[in-house]
Amino acid sequence: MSKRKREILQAALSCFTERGVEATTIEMIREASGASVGSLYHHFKSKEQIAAALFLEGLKDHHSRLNAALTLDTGGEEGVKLIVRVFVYWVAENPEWARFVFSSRGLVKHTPVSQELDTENKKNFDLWKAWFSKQVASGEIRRLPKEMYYPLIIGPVAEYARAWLAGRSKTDIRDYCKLFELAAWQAVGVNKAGVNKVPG
Amino acid sequence: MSKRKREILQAALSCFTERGVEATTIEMIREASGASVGSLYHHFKSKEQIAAALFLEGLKDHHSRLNAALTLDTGGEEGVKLIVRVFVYWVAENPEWARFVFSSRGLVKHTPVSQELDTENKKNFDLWKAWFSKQVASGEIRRLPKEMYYPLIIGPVAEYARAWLAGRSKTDIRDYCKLFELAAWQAVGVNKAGVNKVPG
DNA sequence: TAGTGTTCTAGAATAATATTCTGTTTTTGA
DNA sequence: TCAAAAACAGAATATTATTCTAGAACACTA
Repeated sequence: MSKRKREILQAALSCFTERGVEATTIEMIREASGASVGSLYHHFKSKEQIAAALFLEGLKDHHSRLNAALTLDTGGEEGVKLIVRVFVYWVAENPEWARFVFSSRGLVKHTPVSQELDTENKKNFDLWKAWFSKQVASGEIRRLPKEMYYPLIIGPVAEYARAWLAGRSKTDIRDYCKLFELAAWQAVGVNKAGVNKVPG
Repeated sequence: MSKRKREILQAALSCFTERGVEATTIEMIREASGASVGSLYHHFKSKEQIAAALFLEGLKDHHSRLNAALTLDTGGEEGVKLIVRVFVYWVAENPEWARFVFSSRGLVKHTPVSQELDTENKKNFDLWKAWFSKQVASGEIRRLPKEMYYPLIIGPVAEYARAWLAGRSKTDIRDYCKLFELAAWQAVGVNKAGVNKVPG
């Protein structure tokens, strides 16, 4: 990807974060990126498409990290906790991307990028399905509808992430990492005595 | 609220649901509502403010139902499960509102309505705090940081709701209601032997 | 019930913004 | 070194949001 194209994306991300997509104008992106209008439209078909491209790039980065965790071939418990940990640190270290990815899915819906998003999601979902099938087979994770694993594991931490990124919650998300790991494991893991004891 | 004003809000909600906020024009809302441009701007300061008003109205309805559940003065377990159930049915019965409320928080951020949103959130959060304090005191719910109860209880079901409302997950959210209730209770309830057994 | 102020409605006029167009410069690859 | 392609620039245009001016409906009071 050309340097200019990357500058435009970065500038757009800043603007979108600061003022929201609707309220940022092409002129603002132009100024922040140092590009010209012509250049902007050379690289992107529209403002909407800039947003879509940003979303997709952020999502792919996010997914690639989560998937890296899955391919580490740890056991079920460590795997689930690792997924949560990776999520937490991705959010903490990429707050702008995270904010955008969590709040802008809708922007892609009616865009040419939409199909690429579907592909990306499908690819990702297949990986998850495979991993969880394996863990269920080895008796480490409860058998649940496939589409439930993601909500059960990521739901709580994602909900907190939204609140934290928006400034509604103050405590650093990393401070609660262990709590979220435990909650995730309790939600999908096969239970043994004492597992649910609160730590500390 | 005047009839016309309500028509405008309803029309806007349809348009926003169908095409997204960014892509719907004032002209579309005007046509769908039967109002004139002047009338539109008489009732609302801008398109952004229509979206903000919609968001706030949806959120208030949502909150009022959740809060009604809290004031029923059930025990901890039934209370938590009721919260989840109320959430599930609100989503299923008001899909357009739900879609909008879950995906458009950002739109309000830079708007005059913002302060009213803060008030609404604070009021709500105070109710939650009080309820959970009581349950913790009576030994039914685990002592956790106050800001964790919402994510732990609502996180999974909210994550699934997003996927379902967007068409990414097919199974009716109500079919999983019991699972989400159980997960929520496991996440915050004080545990006893056998609690974690999978039902069925 | 006529009068008077207020809210609501309407659509034309204007302003802001997104997008396209035309031509120039820079880079790439043979 | 040349030709083609890609990138760039900014003016021109088109689309869309917002404001303005004036009239209609309404609500209240003398």
